[in-house]
Amino acid sequence: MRQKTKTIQDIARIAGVSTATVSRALSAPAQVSESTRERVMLAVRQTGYQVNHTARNLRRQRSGSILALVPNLANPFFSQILSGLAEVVAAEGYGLLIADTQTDPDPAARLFSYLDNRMADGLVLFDGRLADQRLAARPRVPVILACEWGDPALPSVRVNNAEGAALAVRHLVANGHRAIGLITGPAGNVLTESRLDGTRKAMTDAGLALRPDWTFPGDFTLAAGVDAAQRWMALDDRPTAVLCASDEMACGFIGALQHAGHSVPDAVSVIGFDDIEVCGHLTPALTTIRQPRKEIGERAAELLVGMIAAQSLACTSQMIDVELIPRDSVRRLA
Amino acid sequence: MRQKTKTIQDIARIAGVSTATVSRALSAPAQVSESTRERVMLAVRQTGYQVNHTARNLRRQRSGSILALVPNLANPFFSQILSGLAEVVAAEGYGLLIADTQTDPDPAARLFSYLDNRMADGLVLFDGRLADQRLAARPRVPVILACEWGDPALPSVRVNNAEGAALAVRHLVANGHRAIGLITGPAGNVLTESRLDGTRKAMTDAGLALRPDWTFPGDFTLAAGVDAAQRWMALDDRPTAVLCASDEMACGFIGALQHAGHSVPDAVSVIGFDDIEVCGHLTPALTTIRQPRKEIGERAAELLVGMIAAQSLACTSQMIDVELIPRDSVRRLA
DNA sequence: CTGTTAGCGCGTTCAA
DNA sequence: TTGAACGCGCTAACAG
Repeated sequence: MRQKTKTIQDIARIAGVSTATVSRALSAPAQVSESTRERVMLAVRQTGYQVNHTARNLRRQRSGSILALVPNLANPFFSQILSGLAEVVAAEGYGLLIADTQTDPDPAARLFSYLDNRMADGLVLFDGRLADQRLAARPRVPVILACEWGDPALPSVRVNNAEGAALAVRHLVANGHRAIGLITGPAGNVLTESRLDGTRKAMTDAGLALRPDWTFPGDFTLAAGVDAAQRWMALDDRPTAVLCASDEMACGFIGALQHAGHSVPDAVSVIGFDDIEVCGHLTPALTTIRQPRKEIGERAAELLVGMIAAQSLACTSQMIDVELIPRDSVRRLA
Repeated sequence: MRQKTKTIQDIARIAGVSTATVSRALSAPAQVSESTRERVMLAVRQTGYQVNHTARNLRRQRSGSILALVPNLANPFFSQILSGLAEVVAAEGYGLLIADTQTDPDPAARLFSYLDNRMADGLVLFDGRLADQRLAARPRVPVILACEWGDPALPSVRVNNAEGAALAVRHLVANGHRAIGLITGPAGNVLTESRLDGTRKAMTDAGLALRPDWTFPGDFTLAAGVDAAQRWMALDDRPTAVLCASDEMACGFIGALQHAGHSVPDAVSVIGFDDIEVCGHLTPALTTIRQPRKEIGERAAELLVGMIAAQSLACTSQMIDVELIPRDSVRRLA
């Protein structure tokens, strides 16, 4: 199976130069004269030589790859983020290692083992649970936190959730809605909190208040939306619009209402959050707040490679703006 | 930033043994006496020593990671597959490297560079375009092909698409449908072909034939489903059921019909393919053919680590069975 | 501009 | 059972 691969020494011999020169011709061409560089390159082409990254990395005391720790790889929410990450990381010459912190029996131990092993030159952390003081305290490689919770001292890429919720509220108000309900995320979740904050603030600005009986507890899942629909239908006095803290909940909410014979947006207007792919193809197409997921990955990658290049553990965090995508699930009230 | 990490020599000194003994204590404990092993382990614990994988891999002539080449990481279809892959691969002690062959300017070159560099001990290839004779001809690490096309000589994990399509047809027939239409995948695509084959065979078995005017060309996208809906509505003589070669197309198809005032499944029954996550939460919930995506990843990983362990480039290919998930988008005809 | 030399940290002979 | 010594393939320092 194994076929002996060419080494830098083979090239040196063929080109009639020293290994150091071959090395330089490949990694610092400017330091080598035109003619010898030609000879080296010729030998490289003839033999199909490729540098051995393991050896190079050992010598350079680096690993050549970046590690992304994802809480649940099966969640399609991450696919675009990882796509953005992969693109930038590859362009910068790094490999992208991915590990799932959820299927791992002891993710923290694994994380530290990765770091202590120097198996990665940098880390993108999508799981805030791991971003605690132990991580901050540990001598380590650059880390960028790409989620909404976790140690605020760590450099991070975050999405402006509060502003997103506020955008949604203002959109509803602009369409004549004043009776606005809410399906929240799970209690204690940072996303839930910031989206709730934004909602509250924007409603106050519009002279409105969140009514407890119009605030339906959720957990971002489709089932929670179905649940909220039951509660909505049980109300005597119903809100004319419901703001959902995730598109999944909006789907579940709308689906359950439709099954029960209520029309959206005639009976109630709905806004989601995230802009997952199907939004535009539901009936009605779902008005929502888009999180630029690919951009999250790109930014995280850019910041991280910047930190690695600068040999710094710090960089300024970035806030990524969201956007309202108006579709058909919000009705203009007379 | 960098803090000098402990090496095997530090441990050797602390434990009062040679580096060779430390090495053995860690990778072949049986070869070392109880008492010295204890001493070594104590030193390891005290210092928090972790082996340097780069050095180990250089010495062992391996990379310690497995590479997955995905045609489009942004496609959520892969998230569950990668999740299954990551889980198995991590459990076997490998790192998982992921690269996107679509955002790469020259994926084939990158692939070969990866292989020639021995940057991975094995390769899972989700992109059949790269699985041509050049790959087969090259001296290389074990490769497992996890898609429906590409060189059939390569070991592969494939999904029984033909059977899936046949299941769908038989389900429709069992529900009294005899006027069955089809939205196909892109021409020339292997998925398209095998699903078409399965459809044709099952229809023949039922004494039916595919009508050209009921065969709508598609490309797996939501837009193609919308398109097919226009064509369906333009027909005088319409099929009572339409089999879609992807769930996305089914979504687009149903959405467009609903927008135009047609009811599903009253006006037409619909079956999708893939069982993407939202299927169960659409209105109506979409009957579809499930591809066990997580299992695809797991199987591919298992076969690959088996090949690596056996130092073999070959293994028997596997076919993974699909399943019909009955929901509400198929109506029983009287 | 180029060659020589000395490791990076580890695993593995070969002896003892 | 243990240790000494070598080298995996490469790059960085230092001469020349």
